[in-house]
Amino acid sequence: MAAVTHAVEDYLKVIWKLSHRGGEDERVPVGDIAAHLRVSAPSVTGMVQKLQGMGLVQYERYDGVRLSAKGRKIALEIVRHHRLWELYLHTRLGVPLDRVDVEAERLEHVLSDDMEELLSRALGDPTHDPHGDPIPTKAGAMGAVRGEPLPSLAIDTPAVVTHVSDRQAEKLRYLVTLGLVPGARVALLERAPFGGPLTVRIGRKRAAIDPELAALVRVSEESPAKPRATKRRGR
Amino acid sequence: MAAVTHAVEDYLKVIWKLSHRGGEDERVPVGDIAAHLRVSAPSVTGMVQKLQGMGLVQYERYDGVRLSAKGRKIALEIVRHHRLWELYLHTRLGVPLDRVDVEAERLEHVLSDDMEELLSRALGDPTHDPHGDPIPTKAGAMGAVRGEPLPSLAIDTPAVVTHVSDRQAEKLRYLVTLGLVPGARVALLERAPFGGPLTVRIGRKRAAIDPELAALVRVSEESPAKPRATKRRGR
DNA sequence: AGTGTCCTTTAGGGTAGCCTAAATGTCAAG
DNA sequence: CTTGACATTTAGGCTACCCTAAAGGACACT
Repeated sequence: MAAVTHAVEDYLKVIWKLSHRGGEDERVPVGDIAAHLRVSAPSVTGMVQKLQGMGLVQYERYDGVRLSAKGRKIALEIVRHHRLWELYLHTRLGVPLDRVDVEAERLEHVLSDDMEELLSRALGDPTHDPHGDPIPTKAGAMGAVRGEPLPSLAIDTPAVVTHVSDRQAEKLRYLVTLGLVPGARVALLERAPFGGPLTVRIGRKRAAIDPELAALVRVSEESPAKPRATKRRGR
Repeated sequence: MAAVTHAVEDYLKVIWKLSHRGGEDERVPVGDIAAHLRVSAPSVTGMVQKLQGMGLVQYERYDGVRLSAKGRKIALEIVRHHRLWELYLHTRLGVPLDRVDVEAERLEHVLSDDMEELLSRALGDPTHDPHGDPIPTKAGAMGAVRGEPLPSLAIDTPAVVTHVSDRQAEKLRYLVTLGLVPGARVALLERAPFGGPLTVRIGRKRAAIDPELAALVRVSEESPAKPRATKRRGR
């Protein structure tokens, strides 16, 4: 049986991610995988056929890819590694929130089972990474993303940021400069009409934010989420 | 110009290590590299020719390999990465001394300059790894291994372990079970004649050790070395 | 049904790094 | 100075992944 190489891990992770967007379809087009891995479409076709042979995906020509149970298990392991590293880098080394992703991208492939155990324990067996994304358990169970989108928060209701999407590095970087990071205390002060900007209190400051951008931030009215997983440091 | 791949880094590191043994010769035979990397000799010949083309080594057919300045710089960077990770794993995650090496072996290739900086700072810009091996500076300078071999210590002189060789995992494992790790307080109580075993006090215990094995341990009579770099945790 | 557009796949190559088998160089001992 | 033991190199191949160019399928619109 062929080995699970770094490349295989990357493919499985991307397929997993892409099969979780919006709809419930689950079938991931070859072209999307290619775009996300910055690889040509033929390369993806080839690899996907190989993954099929390894029993990690189901694949039908011209009809996209779906993870098998075995494939999903590996994908979740990688996601777990990735998010554990992210949390570690952020809370223990002070790597800025908008840079943990690229660093973890390389570290995720290099974490033995023993080390994973120790890493997780050292972090207090956390449930969420520093962006607020849930960390799958060793068994493959995964919680949901917490909170509701910031734009749908009721006016003048104190809330805490629970999640900031890391999909677009540029936008994340900007949100970080605004202080919109998990754990931050916020309130929606005003909603301009016609989809205009939101006025938001962040800590003791105010800012005007485009609703589309604000939608990348999720908040919860509950009492402050355990700050353990989102504590900041250094700089 | 060809890229510095993981394989290239591994070759440079091994060549560096092998050019530092015993004598002052410096020229490393192809066969030794092959043995240490567990790779066939022809593979080494091929790679070494490639490294030559990249200006990282000097190489003459049938006459061994020597690092160029450029090659040495890269090798020392990898060694620095390796030893920083070792220290981190041991002191912060509680990875046992006899297992840090294999873990660091994979992590050393995955450390950006930014992260290296942060990692080093988080550790207090240490000068030695948990085995007592010196950590090269960013500029490529490297201190010496401290202390003298345990067997040559004067009888009944209190001393502190400064270094334990990690060359042979099996023996290291045994030394660790004896408590012979950097920072441990020891004294040589007795030297049996005809190269017989040494009787050594380690902390509050005693042990009889073959002199050959004891030679893997270095000690210093000075006041306890800064324990910072060798503190233990967990377990 | 025909046709154009937009995927996706097939065909054919390339590089990196490893291997085994066979050829060749080195060196010491006779 | 020949020969045998041993190290090293050359020759030829393999796998994993990637690429571009060209062929082929899907689908919507006429």
